[in-house]
Amino acid sequence: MTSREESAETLRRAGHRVTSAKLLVMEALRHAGDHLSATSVIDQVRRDAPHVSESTVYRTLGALRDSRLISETTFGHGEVAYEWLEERSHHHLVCSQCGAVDELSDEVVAGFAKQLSDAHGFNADLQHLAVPGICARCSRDSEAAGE
Amino acid sequence: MTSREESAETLRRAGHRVTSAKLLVMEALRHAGDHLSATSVIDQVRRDAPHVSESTVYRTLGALRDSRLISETTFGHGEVAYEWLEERSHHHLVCSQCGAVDELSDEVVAGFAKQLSDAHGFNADLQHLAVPGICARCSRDSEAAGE
DNA sequence: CCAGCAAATGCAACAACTTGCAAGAGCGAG
DNA sequence: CTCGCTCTTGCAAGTTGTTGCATTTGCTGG
Repeated sequence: MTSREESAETLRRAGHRVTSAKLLVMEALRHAGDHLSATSVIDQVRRDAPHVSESTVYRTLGALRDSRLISETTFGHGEVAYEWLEERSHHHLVCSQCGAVDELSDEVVAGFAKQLSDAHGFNADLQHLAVPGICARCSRDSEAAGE
Repeated sequence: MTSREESAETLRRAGHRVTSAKLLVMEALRHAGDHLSATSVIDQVRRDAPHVSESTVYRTLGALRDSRLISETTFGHGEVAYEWLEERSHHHLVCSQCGAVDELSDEVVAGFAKQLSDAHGFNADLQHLAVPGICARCSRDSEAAGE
């Protein structure tokens, strides 16, 4: 089964119609294998299909996000980043100083979610969390600089 | 000392110049005592001073956020919400279903931050976290509905 | 009180989305 | 294979927020 056919199958299972626009967006994200901004996705899609409108890509990204096929994350104060969701959920530590993005295992986050559930009955949806802060290296550097 | 004078003093301490635009933004947020969207702040400010431009308000909100005088939070997928920061840091549980916003004590979050620090050396900045998920009531309701 | 520099502002253009509406296209029923 | 319902899409206009640049203005040192 080709990647395209897999995508089509996934779409159908999620209750979407199989359209070229959706397939192109999915392929772009799958092949990037990394975070892509909405703008990058638009560029990527248009390389293959210049006629696809921006609003379609935006709407598609929203729809895929709602279906949990891709994740939508806000790193700091810039644009929104989209990523193809593989099996495991994962999270990010984003350094506000140097911009470095580190991965964070699900375990710590799951423990946090459990506490929220126990204490507040709140069923947290921490599928893809971005935690802002200062990374180890920057902390060390600013200490060394006598801060 | 009037509220305005207090604000001016706070601004000076944070290294800002005291301008009417900044004071108006601060007063709007202080008196609201709640989350305000950027647009609401603009409206509020313009009620008193119609000449102040939008970009000034946006820039002021950004500057106050950087100085930790106000918090900037993204609830779900809408606009950004600003809030005057009183002493204690606090967090929110946002229900994706009914939109309810519940407060979350700092303790649980502080524990989470400590884990990040221990495990990754990452100095998380969880001054004002918004956790998406499903609140207790909606969980109950959807169970009752046979979901 | 005044001069001068840097911060702050207004304006206008730009970037990043969002939305209403009419036309087009999947896909299930027949 | 065809019809038709409904989901999708394109387009264009509207929000929301950002940025470059020229001008104004708070503040500090004479």
